[in-house]
Amino acid sequence: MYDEADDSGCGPRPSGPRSEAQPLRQQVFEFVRAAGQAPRMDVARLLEISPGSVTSLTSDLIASGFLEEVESAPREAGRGRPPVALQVAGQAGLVVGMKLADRMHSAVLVDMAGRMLAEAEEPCGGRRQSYGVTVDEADRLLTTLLDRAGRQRGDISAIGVGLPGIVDAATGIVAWSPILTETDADLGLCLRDHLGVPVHLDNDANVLTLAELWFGAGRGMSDFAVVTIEHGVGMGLVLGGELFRGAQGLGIELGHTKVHLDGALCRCGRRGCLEAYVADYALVREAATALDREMTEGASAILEHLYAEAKNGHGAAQAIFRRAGRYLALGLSNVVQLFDPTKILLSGERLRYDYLYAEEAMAEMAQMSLPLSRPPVPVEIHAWGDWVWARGAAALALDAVTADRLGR
Amino acid sequence: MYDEADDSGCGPRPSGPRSEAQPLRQQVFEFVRAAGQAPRMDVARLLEISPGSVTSLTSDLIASGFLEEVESAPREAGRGRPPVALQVAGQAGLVVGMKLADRMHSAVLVDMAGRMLAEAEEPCGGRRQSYGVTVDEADRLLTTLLDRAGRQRGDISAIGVGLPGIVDAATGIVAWSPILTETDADLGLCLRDHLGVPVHLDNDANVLTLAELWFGAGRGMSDFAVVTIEHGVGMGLVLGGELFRGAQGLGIELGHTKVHLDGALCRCGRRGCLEAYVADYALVREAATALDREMTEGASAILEHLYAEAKNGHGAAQAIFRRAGRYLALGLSNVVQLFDPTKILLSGERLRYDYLYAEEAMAEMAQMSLPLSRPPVPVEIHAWGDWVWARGAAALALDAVTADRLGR
DNA sequence: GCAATTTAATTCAGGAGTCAAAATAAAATT
DNA sequence: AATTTTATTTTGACTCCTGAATTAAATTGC
Repeated sequence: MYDEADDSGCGPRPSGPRSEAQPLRQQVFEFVRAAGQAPRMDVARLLEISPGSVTSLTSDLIASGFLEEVESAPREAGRGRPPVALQVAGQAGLVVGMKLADRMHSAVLVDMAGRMLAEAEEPCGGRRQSYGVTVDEADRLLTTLLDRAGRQRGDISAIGVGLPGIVDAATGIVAWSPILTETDADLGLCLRDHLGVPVHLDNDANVLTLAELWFGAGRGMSDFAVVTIEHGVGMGLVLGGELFRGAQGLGIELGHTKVHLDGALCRCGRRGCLEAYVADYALVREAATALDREMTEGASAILEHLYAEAKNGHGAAQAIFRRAGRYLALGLSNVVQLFDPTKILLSGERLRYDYLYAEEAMAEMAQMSLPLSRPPVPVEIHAWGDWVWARGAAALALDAVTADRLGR
Repeated sequence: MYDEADDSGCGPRPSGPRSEAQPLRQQVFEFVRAAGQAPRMDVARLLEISPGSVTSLTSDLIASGFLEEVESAPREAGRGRPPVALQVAGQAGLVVGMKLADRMHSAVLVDMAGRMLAEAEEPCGGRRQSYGVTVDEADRLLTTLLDRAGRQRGDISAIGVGLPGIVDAATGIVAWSPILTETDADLGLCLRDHLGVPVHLDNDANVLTLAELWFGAGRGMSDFAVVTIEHGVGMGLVLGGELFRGAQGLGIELGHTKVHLDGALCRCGRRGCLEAYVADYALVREAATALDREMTEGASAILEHLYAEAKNGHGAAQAIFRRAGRYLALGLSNVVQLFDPTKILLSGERLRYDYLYAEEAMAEMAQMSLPLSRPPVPVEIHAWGDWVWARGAAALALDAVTADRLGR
């Protein structure tokens, strides 16, 4: 039985009835994938199409190997002919999701049903490097991953890749990235040529947003924003169940919206960016003053220190976090004023420094937004496990593969 | 002949081929309306549908009175059977567009082809008032308008209304408006009951944006932002040829995005809103200091003074405008970072104070945005005639009427 | 144990919408 | 007048989907 509360399956879960003009074939497939398992009658009911259509579409999908009937359905109760559930046939294809970052690349192998089959990591320089080097690292990573799962490159239908920077998902061109020395690198083409598999690139925040939409707290929601605080401040937005990539395809750079005229210096070289008040390096910058000593350690060690001191009641350390939290609140309230999402997810792998989203900061955010008759936009903190980003990248690839095979 | 450069017709002009899943009937109608006049073959070519379909669809549309063939086609040159152009049959219906504001309401009468048939104005209090009063004023305005055109209320298919404030276009509820004393007023329902005609409400910035999309500089563009500086700072956004109203339907409040933590006081009661640095009242507030004298005149007179002084080289007056311009640049750069539009239109009825969008301010805007390989987003200044807002409201009504009569 | 009931799934005869290609129409050229 | 060119209409077919009737497989009641 299809169950709203159930969290099996993956992919965006349709909230209303049938949406738009996609072939019904694809809609049925995506519905079943989203549900995890669903009998034909549920498909018909919730997609608001006739049972007859479902029969013909599913038999087609079963014949071409995309769906399969679930064997054991030891039914609990109820009269009538028992429904036989359908599910995505995992063996219909495999995709890889990859996250490229500054210290560690990671990747997951995923089947068509969204199940993770293997993971792998590959450490890297920690410094900007030429994209040729990055491509080689991605190549090694893929080899490790496939070896672990006992698969060949030929088994892979597509690879989704997420990386920080300004990425044009449509063309695969990386206009700028903090991990690459080049600008306007055609990383998509280069990866495809090197790996011998179709590659889909996107900004890491978008990939994280897809992870929320497909596997996380965003399932079943059609309009929400995802904000992530790691090295920088990233943002992704889902509108009408789909990732919004900006009118021209270059992402939503919340981190570089200005929150202060002639403000603090950002690593992008401009002044007053939100990032320059909220990101880790902004905190580290002030830590030297607050802790009143030489800073010889690495950035993350300094932050740990600062955080511990703040917890201990160190006034200056607390002040640093508190101001950052207020600026985060300001940034989030701007998101609310402009996009009016139903929810904001603060998401990421290691959202620690909870000073940033302390009660008071969130209250301030609500206070900064225009009052409406409805309750203020809920902000939810969602810290994930290790493989989020890579899984989101896999979702990117899954989406492309199903659209390619089932789409118009 | 259909001609891209021609600016007859109205309505969004499709840029690419056929877009989505709207009935072709409606698409053909909207194409012809957008083109002003177009022969069947052009419809087929540009919508990428078969000539046969165009014949059957247009004959249907002609039979039901939506389209008509153009009589005189004194052709220039060319062989073959001469094309016979189609156009929207103006008499297929009438709509009214209405702008409600604080000093003066205005309205236009428009036929289905988008041609203006009459205008009317109605002065009003200049102060916040109960929505019952506003409804009465709208009623008088409608009467005047119809009298002038010699029409009955029954001739009107729909009324589009634009007003400042936070308006839910889907429900017609006005959450808050600077011209109303009430909050959460169901103005849509009330107007409909009073006027006896279907009413479609929207925020005034959205209505202006529709005016640009249907009749102005936005025709043929599918992704652009409109920013308007009047009493406050408003914004509208077109994505994929359609007005974007925010995920939950409550507009894009650029004027109340925060550009300074604990900044200047805004009329909304919060601090640091963009409006509090750029809108007229923000300038008036500083004028007293700059001009060094008692301010007993009205706001617009003060501004005139200030502007004249600035033009004369008065340092403090110039400084006021210059700072406002820089904040405007900041706000626009945030719009670019978040939405990545192809163009920004600075639009409105009386965009004077050109200090605000001086060369240097626009250069600063470009400089504040992340550098991309493509040229910076162009900003275009577009000051309109008197009836813009009302025409935009008429477009809102036209859209609703055609969707209702031709849609699924 | 056997009908009656209930729910699931399939079959099949259309219907709406669209297209491709052939036919027709109306002009300019030869 | 025949030919060419371009615009429009006609026609038959095809795709996708629906809705009603039918078949399938279980439970319930007697």
